[in-house]
Amino acid sequence: MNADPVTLREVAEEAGVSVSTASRALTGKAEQYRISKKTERSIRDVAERLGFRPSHLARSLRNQRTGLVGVLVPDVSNSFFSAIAREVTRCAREQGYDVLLVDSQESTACEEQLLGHLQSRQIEGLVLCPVGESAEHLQAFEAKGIPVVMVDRCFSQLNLTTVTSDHQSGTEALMAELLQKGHRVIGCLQGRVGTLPNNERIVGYRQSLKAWNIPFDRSLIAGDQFDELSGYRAASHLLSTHVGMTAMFAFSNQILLGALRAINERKLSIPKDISLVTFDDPPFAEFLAAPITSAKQDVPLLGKTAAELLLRQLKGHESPKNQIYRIPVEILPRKSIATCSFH
Amino acid sequence: MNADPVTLREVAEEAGVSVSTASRALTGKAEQYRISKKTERSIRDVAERLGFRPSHLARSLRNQRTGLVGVLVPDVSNSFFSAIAREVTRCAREQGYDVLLVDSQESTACEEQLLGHLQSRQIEGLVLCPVGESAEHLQAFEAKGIPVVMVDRCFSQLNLTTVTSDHQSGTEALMAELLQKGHRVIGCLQGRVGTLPNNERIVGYRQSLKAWNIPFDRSLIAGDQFDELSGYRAASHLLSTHVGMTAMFAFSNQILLGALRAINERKLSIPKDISLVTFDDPPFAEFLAAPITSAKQDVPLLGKTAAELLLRQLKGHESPKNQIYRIPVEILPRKSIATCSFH
DNA sequence: TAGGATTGCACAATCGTTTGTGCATAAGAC
DNA sequence: GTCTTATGCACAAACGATTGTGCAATCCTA
Repeated sequence: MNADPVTLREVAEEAGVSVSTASRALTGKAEQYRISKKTERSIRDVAERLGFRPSHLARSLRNQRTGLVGVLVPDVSNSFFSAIAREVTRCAREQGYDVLLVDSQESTACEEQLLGHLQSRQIEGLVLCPVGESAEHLQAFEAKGIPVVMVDRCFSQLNLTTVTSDHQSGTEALMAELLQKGHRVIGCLQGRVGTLPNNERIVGYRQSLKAWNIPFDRSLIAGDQFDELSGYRAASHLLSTHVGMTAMFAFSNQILLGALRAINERKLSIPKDISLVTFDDPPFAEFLAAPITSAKQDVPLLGKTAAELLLRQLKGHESPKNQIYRIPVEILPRKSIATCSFH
Repeated sequence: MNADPVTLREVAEEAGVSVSTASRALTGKAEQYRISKKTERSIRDVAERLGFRPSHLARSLRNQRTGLVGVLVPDVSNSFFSAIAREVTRCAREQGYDVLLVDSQESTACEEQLLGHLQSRQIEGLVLCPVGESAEHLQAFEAKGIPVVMVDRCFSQLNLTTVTSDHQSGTEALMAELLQKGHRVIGCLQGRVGTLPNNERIVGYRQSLKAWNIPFDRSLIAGDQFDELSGYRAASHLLSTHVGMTAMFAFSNQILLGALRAINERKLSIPKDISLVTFDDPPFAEFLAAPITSAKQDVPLLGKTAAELLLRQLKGHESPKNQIYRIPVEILPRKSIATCSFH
């Protein structure tokens, strides 16, 4: 029943050889150390028969290689991050790495603590989706010399490889859809303030307005988190304070849900009463009462790119630091934008 | 830059004591081993100053306790499983465990391989959402004496603690909604055949029909996976072959998406042309063109229960084996069922 | 058949911790 | 002042693997 794991020593004893010989036979170093074919065979047989599984622990300790990479995200249950985690996990496994997945629960304090944990588990590399508030603890982590690739909410001032979507042009393209249909008063349901994606989207928003000679109205921006509650509050707020507003722009799929809730509550209809577009393309977007026009991030590609960059670094390829990889965003026009005739 | 991690020995040397003393001072065993307050203080100070982090590896090797639990799911990017993973991770961390999350990609072969991996990483316990096809490899794993809690697609024949929703009564309750509104020809978009949730839902489906004296028509059941593609195909198939069908029952949120796609393609409207209900309550359910009546599984509770059961076993509380915990399902009536007057 | 090269393996150190035990020195008892 | 007890710490053996080196036995060569 509670069979203690078989150790190399037991295999060696059973095969009548020393531990070192057994080790070399089983790790494919028979040739190099001139273990006879016969001995090797016999050792392999015994190992098989006893169900020997080398202890990753001992091996890691000795080799100073854990074969672990960390993936740290603000919320695993958010499909955006879980999709990233999935891709990274897949790529990492292909190269023989296992993944330690942790969740900072959108808390910088928690993030900091977890970084410590990952470090003491001796992860060899990290794919990090930071909470995005502050970067000092990341700076410290980076200094340890563990390869890190940041995804999504990155910090340009950090000397790290980062992968993120092309937020600004995505936003501008989406804004163009609205502006071309005559919308002039567009509410912005933003996410966590100060994060790079949010910053760049705000820049895109303002640029778009500028290009159309529309004055920027700061009070049209609301919200402070990428989650549903923030979206709900922001949308509710804008809907009550800005009667002239004809469209809203949600900065994430969670925010979108909140906005939908707020709109629903007021018995407004999309796009007749209010137009709505969103960054992130949720799988249900096209089945909504009004299929939502959206800017789709290529999330799997974000994950895959990050994983590949990390794995290259792990293989020793000195990848250029401080480089930021931009993944293009695709606009999916649907039916959530009304043609707006005033002005 | 590439600062090698500080070891206990360096701390000890710097503090002018032996490694053993340093170890005891830092692990709170000063009292027990009569280390003077002064020495302890000084060791702690040095450790702090050097930024000492004990190697989890070495510690695990020595203590035969890795502090790792595994979480194995068929697809992390599916919100159902990621929500479970999140809960388990949260609970585990609270008790000082880290989580190794792996994804079997809905493949039994992959699942088997991963179980081996987890084992060689010496996980202390496992929350397992099996693919659900076969159980032999799980049997073997169980025999190692590592506590395992199964979630969702469990096997009743295994001698393991398991947690799953109350599929049958959930189904019956949802069927009642349809039957009461006069539906008699109800298509069933099932998931992976042979899995416990699928089996039990089919049983619920048949029981409901029986209770209303409606003959069971096997050809009204279609589909073979819990994913969107299967849902799409199944729905398309049923819609073309059963013109008299007035309602469909999707067995998962992914299947629902597929069904919606099929219905959309045919320009049918819900519930006028076809009624639709679903197991699992996706967050967008109420914002769909026709808000979907659904049976909501309490996914966080599934995860939490599993985690707690596992953690109890890890603490040595002999929890009753072969016990199955049922989490009740909540019916959320919305607007996707038409009142059906024929028959 | 002696000498050197080659073959085939064992010994022992090592990775960074934890922990049982032993050995000084200091303190207390008489 | 001796004997005992308590105090404060160091030594060394684990945990389970990997790997540099050493040492027999066999082989080849002349």
